[in-house]
Amino acid sequence: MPSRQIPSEQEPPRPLPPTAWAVLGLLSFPGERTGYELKKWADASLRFFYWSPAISQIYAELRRLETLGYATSRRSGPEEPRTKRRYAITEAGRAALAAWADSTQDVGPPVLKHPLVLRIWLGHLAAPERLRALVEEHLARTEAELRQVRAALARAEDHAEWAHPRIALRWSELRELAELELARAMLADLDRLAPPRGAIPVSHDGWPGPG
Amino acid sequence: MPSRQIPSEQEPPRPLPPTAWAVLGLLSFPGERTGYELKKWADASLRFFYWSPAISQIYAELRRLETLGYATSRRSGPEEPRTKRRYAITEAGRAALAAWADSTQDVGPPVLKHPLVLRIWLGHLAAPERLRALVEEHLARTEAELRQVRAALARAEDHAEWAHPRIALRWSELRELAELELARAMLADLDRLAPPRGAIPVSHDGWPGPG
DNA sequence: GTGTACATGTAATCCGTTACATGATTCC
DNA sequence: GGAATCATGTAACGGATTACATGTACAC
Repeated sequence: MPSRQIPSEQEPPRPLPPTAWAVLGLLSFPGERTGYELKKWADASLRFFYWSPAISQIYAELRRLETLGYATSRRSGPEEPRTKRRYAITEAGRAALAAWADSTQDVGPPVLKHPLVLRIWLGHLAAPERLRALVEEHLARTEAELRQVRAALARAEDHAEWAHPRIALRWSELRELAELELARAMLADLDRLAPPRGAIPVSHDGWPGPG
Repeated sequence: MPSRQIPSEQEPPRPLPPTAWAVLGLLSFPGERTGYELKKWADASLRFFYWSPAISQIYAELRRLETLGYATSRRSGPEEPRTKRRYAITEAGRAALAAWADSTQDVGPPVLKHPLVLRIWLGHLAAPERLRALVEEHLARTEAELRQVRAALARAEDHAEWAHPRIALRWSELRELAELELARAMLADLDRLAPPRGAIPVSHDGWPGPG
């Protein structure tokens, strides 16, 4: 039976995964960068609203982008103490990225994988105190993330080129704040279900509503 | 050179991926279910705080869980119009799931992949009107999701066994509401950057703050 | 009788991670 | 001199998706 791979025919170019565009996006801002720098940058900002690829994948994407002609690289010579490979976006790359950015490709619903809520969802299998502790941990981690977002926001220069990244970071800041509120509301729900030791259960009218 | 796979030695059992636990979790609630039903249920509730695996993967996970002795299946016979395979959790499965639920395994930070914010982040490459339209679409989609969460919440019976799933859904409801607020705030930020046609730009003192 | 939902699977393939390997530079 | 960071990769592998295949039941 003929498989889907027909070697004699030209394969239509498969669309690039969002990760490739994200990496190319990192390159679209002023300056040349190494894969290593890109990873640090992704860790410090991209990950708050998208996600930070593994370093090995960043290198792989950079190689792919170069193969496609969307990026060029040059090995730094003796002018720098360390030999490294710096990448820059090409005109073709900028055009392709702009076309993607202006398309509706890959603009799906946000994907959320929230391990904590998964645990709560299975809360009937765990000790109430354990659940509470997990939420507390999550609160602490979220507060730490909020500080990191604010640090990134403080670093973001107040120039026109960085206006959109700042909006994304601003969104992330509000998102972390919302995450804190959500966790606190969940904690209250858990307390209502199984009041913590020493607490006096109060009467209530079902769910607490925002009114 | 010897690879990491040494056939002569017993491999320590690799830990199951979160997806396996999620599927086992679906089985941990009262009732026997088919893979098909599990998929529908995941689409209707799990996906709002975790994610809904592809149907083919659900079947694969069910087979794995059965291999591990965490689930049993039986083919329905002539008593049902359609032959299907119904799965149920075993005692071993319940014990393993409870151990996982009570552990701190896989309780990492929430993973968020927000394609819309990625687009905004690259907003310098797109037309302002396009960005606005994307946010509007997102608002509409989020409102639809909110309705779905509320429908799931309405379906969730008011019994003790379902208390924790209800908390997770309640969290999801608040999350969708927060998502709406976040999108509206982002829209305002975009307007400030490039006022829509016909709008009169007003003076402002930087970012709008929650106070 | 035709389309939709029900129901279960296989195959191919890619995405992405972790582990491993290697070496230079900088800081203490 | 030793640790941490900088810097770039390769290899193996699992996770997950999409496309494909197949057939039943039911509603209109």
